[in-house]
Amino acid sequence: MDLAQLEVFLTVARERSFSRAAEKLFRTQPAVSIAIRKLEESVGQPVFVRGARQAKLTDAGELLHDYAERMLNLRDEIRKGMEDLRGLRRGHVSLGVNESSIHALLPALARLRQLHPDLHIAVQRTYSRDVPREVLNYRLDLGAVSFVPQEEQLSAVEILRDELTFVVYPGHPLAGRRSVDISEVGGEVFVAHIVESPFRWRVIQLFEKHRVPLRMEVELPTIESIKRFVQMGMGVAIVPRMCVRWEVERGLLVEVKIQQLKMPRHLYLISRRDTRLSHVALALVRLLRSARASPRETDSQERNLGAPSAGCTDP
Amino acid sequence: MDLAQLEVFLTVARERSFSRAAEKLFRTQPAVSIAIRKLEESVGQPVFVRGARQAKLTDAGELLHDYAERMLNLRDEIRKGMEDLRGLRRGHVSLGVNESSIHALLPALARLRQLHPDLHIAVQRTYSRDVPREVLNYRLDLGAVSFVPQEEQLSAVEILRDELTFVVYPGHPLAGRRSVDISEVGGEVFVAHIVESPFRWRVIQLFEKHRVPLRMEVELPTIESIKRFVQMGMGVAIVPRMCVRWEVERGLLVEVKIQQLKMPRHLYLISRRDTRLSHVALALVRLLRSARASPRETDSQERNLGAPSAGCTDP
DNA sequence: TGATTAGATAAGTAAAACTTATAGAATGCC
DNA sequence: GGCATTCTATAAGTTTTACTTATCTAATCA
Repeated sequence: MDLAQLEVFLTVARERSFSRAAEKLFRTQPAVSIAIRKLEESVGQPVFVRGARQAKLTDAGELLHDYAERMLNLRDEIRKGMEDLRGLRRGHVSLGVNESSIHALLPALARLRQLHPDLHIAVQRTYSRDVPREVLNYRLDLGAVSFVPQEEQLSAVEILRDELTFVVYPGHPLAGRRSVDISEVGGEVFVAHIVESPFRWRVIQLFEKHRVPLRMEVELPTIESIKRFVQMGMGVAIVPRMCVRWEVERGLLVEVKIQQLKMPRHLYLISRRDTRLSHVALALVRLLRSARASPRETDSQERNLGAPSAGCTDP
Repeated sequence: MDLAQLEVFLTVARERSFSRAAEKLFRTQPAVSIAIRKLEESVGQPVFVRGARQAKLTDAGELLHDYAERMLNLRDEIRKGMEDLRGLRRGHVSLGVNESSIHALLPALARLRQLHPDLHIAVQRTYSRDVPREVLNYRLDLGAVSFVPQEEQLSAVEILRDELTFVVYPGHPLAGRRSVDISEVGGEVFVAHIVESPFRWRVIQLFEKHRVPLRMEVELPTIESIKRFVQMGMGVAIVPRMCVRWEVERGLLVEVKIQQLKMPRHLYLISRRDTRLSHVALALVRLLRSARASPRETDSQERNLGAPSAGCTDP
């Protein structure tokens, strides 16, 4: 039994004639006769009564008819489903990000949903260090992290250029300055992230290199709480710029350039090399990379998404 | 896309390897590779990611996987269904009979259900003259009538030998006699069936031939009512024997032989010549014909079925 | 009865599916 | 790091299958 035979079968059943079915199928009549004979051999009994005037279904034929229609409908559904996948009208992508990066990805995610409302997008909050493992384990299609993972089964593409920046509260003595020397912040109380991270380490090294004291007297668990603490005038902080952009634009925090602080902290999108990305994942990658190319648009959309303090919690 | 390809596809998906799938399928590895390639061509996109260690489904592959399983399940259901048809565990038959014949068929119908409880049996009460048309119109698979229809597209086989018989009420003067001459019933009031039928006509001719008056002063619409009227002592009647057997056995009516009355009224099973009978119909025909061969068994079963007066209403 | 129509059968051809043999890429082992 | 191993792809040849044309048989219809 195969689908071609079933198609011939249904045509004969509809036309009630082998010859007419042959015409409809653009075949010759013997081709139809043989196809039906094979089908009958495979089901073990005749499916048509070859009458002189017309062919009629036997009871086995009636049974087969129902099933044949269902099977061919399934085939059509497959075709439709594949079309949907290609046309991004169906599909799924899972993305792991840490909280400080969610914010930066929201515009692209929103755009993806705008363009293709039927897609299923699952964004999962994951600690940065766990993202590569989750992607390798096939639990995530994609991951966004601020480092290039060592695992060589993973590929990484840069999707966002960011850097660490120095922020103070609006009433701070340095708030009016556009740029300061690193030595000028030696007396400040730094509100730091309690989580171990390469960036924290590099900041410490930078201050040591310039022999400037770094008073990390407050350590908080989320970037959100660090920002609040700084806003309350309890200290200053060095944080990813994308995490404070909203506050800076509204004057809730003031960004001051430290001349010696040049610490890029880019965002990379990682995925398995061995697994072809799904259509949806590919579309998301394209959007993220194009968003990187046009940061202005990203900004404007980002503002439209409300809740500016979402994310920015852990590295 | 065809079912063989889907089978290969599912095996590869299960084994996560082309080579292992080839083993399971008793094919060579290139055969599997090519089958999958054809399948991918037909769905328009890859269904597997050929990893170095194992093959994994793409998103299109995941979609296809669901459908492939459903399609192959349908194929298995077809096979099962065909087996059921052959084994009479599934099927349907429709049978048209007039009310006076239902009774005679009940034993065979009961036996069919005993042997094959899953079959669907639809017995339809139909006027005798309409039965051939209904069978020709494919509204009935089989019909039971007391004549051989003229339509040459119909075939008829005898399933029951019966004859007309003369009955009186127990207190009737002739009730004690086993056999009488036709001239002796000339004075009786006959309760007749009001429906025109060949048998009624032949009875009238019989009496005319022997120059015996036939006083048909009461005409009733059903054999059931005729029997009651005779029981009430309001007259005598000539009816099919099978319609009064139950009453005669219990002494509610008395059968008296009229020496000149030899009027066989057999029951025939009719069906279309051009349509192969379904498995169920064939089984029923076999049962009915074998019941005819062993009337004793038919009798005993018939008694077990209760409701003796069911049927026996119109010719 | 002859013409017509429907399906089966036979023979030949084109296409497909499968085989063996071989090549190329990636992994794992020493 | 190189070599053996494993996995899939490709090529070439063979068998099998499906289709075509041509012919035959049975049944209907005028």
